[in-house]
Amino acid sequence: MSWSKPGDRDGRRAYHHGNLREALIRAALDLIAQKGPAGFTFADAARWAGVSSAAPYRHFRDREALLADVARRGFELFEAALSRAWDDGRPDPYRAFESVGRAYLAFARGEPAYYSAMFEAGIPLDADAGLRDAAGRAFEVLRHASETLCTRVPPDKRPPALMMSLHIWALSHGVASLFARGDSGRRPLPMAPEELLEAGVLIYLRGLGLIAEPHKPEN
Amino acid sequence: MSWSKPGDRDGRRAYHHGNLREALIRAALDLIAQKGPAGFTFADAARWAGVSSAAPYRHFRDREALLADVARRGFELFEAALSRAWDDGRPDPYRAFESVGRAYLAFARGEPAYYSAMFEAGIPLDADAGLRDAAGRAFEVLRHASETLCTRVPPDKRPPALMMSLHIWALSHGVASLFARGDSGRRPLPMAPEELLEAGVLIYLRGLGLIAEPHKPEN
DNA sequence: CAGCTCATGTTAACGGCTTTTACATGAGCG
DNA sequence: CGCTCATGTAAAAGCCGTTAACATGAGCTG
Repeated sequence: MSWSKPGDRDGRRAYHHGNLREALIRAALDLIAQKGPAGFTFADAARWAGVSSAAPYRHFRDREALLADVARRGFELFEAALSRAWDDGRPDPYRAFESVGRAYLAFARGEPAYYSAMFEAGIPLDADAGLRDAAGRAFEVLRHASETLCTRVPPDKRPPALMMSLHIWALSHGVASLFARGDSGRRPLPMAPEELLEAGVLIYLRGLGLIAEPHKPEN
Repeated sequence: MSWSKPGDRDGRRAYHHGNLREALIRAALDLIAQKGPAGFTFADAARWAGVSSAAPYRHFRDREALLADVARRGFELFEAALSRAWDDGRPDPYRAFESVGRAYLAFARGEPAYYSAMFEAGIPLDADAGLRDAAGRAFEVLRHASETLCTRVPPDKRPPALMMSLHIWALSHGVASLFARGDSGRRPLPMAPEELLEAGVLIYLRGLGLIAEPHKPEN
């Protein structure tokens, strides 16, 4: 990593940090990962970056603006992860769709700080246009995948793709929020969250008529 | 309402409030409803109740303990609402099950303050035994309903009831969290959250083989 | 290079919140 | 009546967010 360059010259930090914006975001991620989005503190982030507690205001309107920026970046990474998992529907739309579901959970678990900022920090989506757009693009991946899957069904029995994507989103989000987050408060489960979600999606797709038999994508 | 009795005698509040614990919980509900669980303040609650900012500590260990108590009461009301909706499986298990789903959303919308304290305040469930138990009892309603529904299927094709209840819970929670909460940040939907959830549950049940035809519970 | 300008830091201060400590009140009881 | 203890108050320490006034120095312009 090379996201900071404070005083590389002679060991003494310069008066100007040089990369404070990035450093603050890194700090926010670390702190959110440790103590949750509510426990994150502007002053702490400043300390972590080695600047005074007023310095962050040169880069963010206020504490919430920093959180919103973290959330925006989170949605961008989220979209990338979902896109990678979908992989244009390869090897086949069913498997690719399952892969998207797993990517959703993997993100919630692998990037808890981003996930918290995105869904648990209470940032209103319309606080920032960039944030809303990023969130929209991430959802669009899910929607596109649903649409592709839907076209595999004769048009007269074809379910509405938007509704389908909302269902999958809600199920994924519910599983992630309830069962795949922080170690505290988690309920003992008969199966891993990934399996739970995968089974749920399979059952749902079967209910839509997209899959004929249990355990066998018909592709 | 008659949940407070401060200075009923001569109009001047007595030195001892007489009902501070309840008053603080009422205040918390009002404030959470207004500004979210993060915006809720111990000091505000004290002001609202007309006592000094240190008085609440005679009734709650700290701010989080008050939130936890609100959450516990929320889960108790939640359980009652779900039980009422289930109504012992009347008029038939399918309709009763749908009713439970609607009750889930109705609670999220009708009691946003409780719902926030329960699911969005970041209170660890194991912070309090009473809280964990109350949450468990609420979930038990869902689990029992699932079990009843499952027994309508021949044992050899019967799905695991626990898994089913977890799926329904996750779907309900996902829909509620993403689409049926505060006016800000809500995404434009092609249908009401209630319809979205009901459709999702129907599709899911059909996928399980619990419902034969679209739009017709076979009862 | 001299000097100006402006982005980016710092210090100091205000008000609010949480929590603790020492003290005050008065309700209930023998 | 007088004791005791639950329940209140006042005051203070420490933290946070935010703002205002001031300081620094990087980079352009002449």
